Amino acid sequence: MSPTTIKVSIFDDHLPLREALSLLLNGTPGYQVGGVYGDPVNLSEKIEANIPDVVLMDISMPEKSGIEAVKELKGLFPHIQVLMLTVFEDEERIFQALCAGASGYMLKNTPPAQLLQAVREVYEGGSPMSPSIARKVLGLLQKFGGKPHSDPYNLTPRETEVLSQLTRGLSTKMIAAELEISYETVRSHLKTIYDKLHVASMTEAVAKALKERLI
Amino acid sequence: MSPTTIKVSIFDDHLPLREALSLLLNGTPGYQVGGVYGDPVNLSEKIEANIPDVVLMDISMPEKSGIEAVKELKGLFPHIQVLMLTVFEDEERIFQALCAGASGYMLKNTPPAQLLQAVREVYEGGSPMSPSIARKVLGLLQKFGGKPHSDPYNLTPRETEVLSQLTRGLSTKMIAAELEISYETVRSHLKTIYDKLHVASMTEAVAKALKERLI
DNA sequence: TTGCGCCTCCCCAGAAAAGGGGATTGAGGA
DNA sequence: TCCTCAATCCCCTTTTCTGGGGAGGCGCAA
Repeated sequence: MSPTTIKVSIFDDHLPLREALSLLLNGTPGYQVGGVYGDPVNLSEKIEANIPDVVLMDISMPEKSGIEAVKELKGLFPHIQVLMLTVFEDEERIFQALCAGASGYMLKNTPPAQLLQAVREVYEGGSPMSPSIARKVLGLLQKFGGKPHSDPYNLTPRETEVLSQLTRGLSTKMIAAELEISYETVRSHLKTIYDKLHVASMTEAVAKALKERLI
Repeated sequence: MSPTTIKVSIFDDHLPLREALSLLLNGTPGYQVGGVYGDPVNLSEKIEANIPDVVLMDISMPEKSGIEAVKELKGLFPHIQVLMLTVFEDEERIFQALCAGASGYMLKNTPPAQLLQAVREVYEGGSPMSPSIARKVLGLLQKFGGKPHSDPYNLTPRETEVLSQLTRGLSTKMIAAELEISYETVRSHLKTIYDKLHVASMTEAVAKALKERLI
């Protein structure tokens, strides 16, 4: 296949880097530099003046952070793919940047060839990330999806089960039917659950259980 | 640098693929095949008999799913890196596999060279993913960290507010006090909330709201 | 003007949940 | 053996929710 030419705009406050990237992209078949900017002020005008396929975005820039810029950009031009290109590799910023709508995250020490590859990948719908970034993203994912908090309230197996039915939205009566025990037994379990969780109603128990991932 | 030789074990129920992978790995300098297995039964024994650096793990296998296997494996040998190698690309399985402890996720249609590269990357602490997988992982991350689901139920501002107090575990009376409106007004809002969410109780409303990130 | 949606408040009857008891099994440990 | 604890079930009273109504005010748009 003959690859389409990808038009890339650059936002970075570091002039030498901007120039190096421009040279690299313009010097490589299949890539073409659109706009090159030192900050994301008046972002919409800059983008509209020269609409790119892919934006390379730094995080630390004067006036406005790259993360804010991504949010704005994706709000206005959802089809433009954003590839973060920064030195930061702390979970917090990675998370924010990706949630803001970036589709890739590369570190600035990435070799040119891989950077070009990453630009193409993000253009083609992939999500290139530097290896260490990818590992951190997995870490974040595991943190969110991670296992239920291991019982900081000493719930018995049965109580846990009742609580879990509660979080499905079932009423006392329905839980009784579901677990094939009597209504009064469910009530009994509920009482001790309330004690242990320090709550006083189904609503509160469900809220606490879901917020603290007890189930 | 001269790359270390990486010892790779393979779990996949598809014989031709096992053989192809073995040939590929053993035929490439820097890679060496450890154990090759058709299923993860007696996993600990298999691993102990021949401890690998990296495990290639299929998901659909007889007897036991690859996801279960990863969980067990990472529990027993946390230092062994697992690279999923499967045909599945649904969010659910990707999520489960990665949460189970896999450090990479490649599709089976990946070209050999990239597969080798992925094995090395996972061995070196990266988290290689096929482009489409990476994009889905980002989607998952955004879903978790992302903003509240933008009102698929057409809740009015006031209703949203009531719902949000509900998810804090407050009772009708408490919400009335909190919002400084009458008890009956809160009830009124609750009724329309129930209608819109298709639920019939506070418990259910809280469960739905928290699970679908409506607040 | 006439609707319409949103927010506000009210009443009533029946259902469900909460709070307070108490009681019986069976398993497992002291 | 005795004791504890999880799990099961029961009763009674009070409080809270639910479901069915209705109704007035306000802002906005047709």
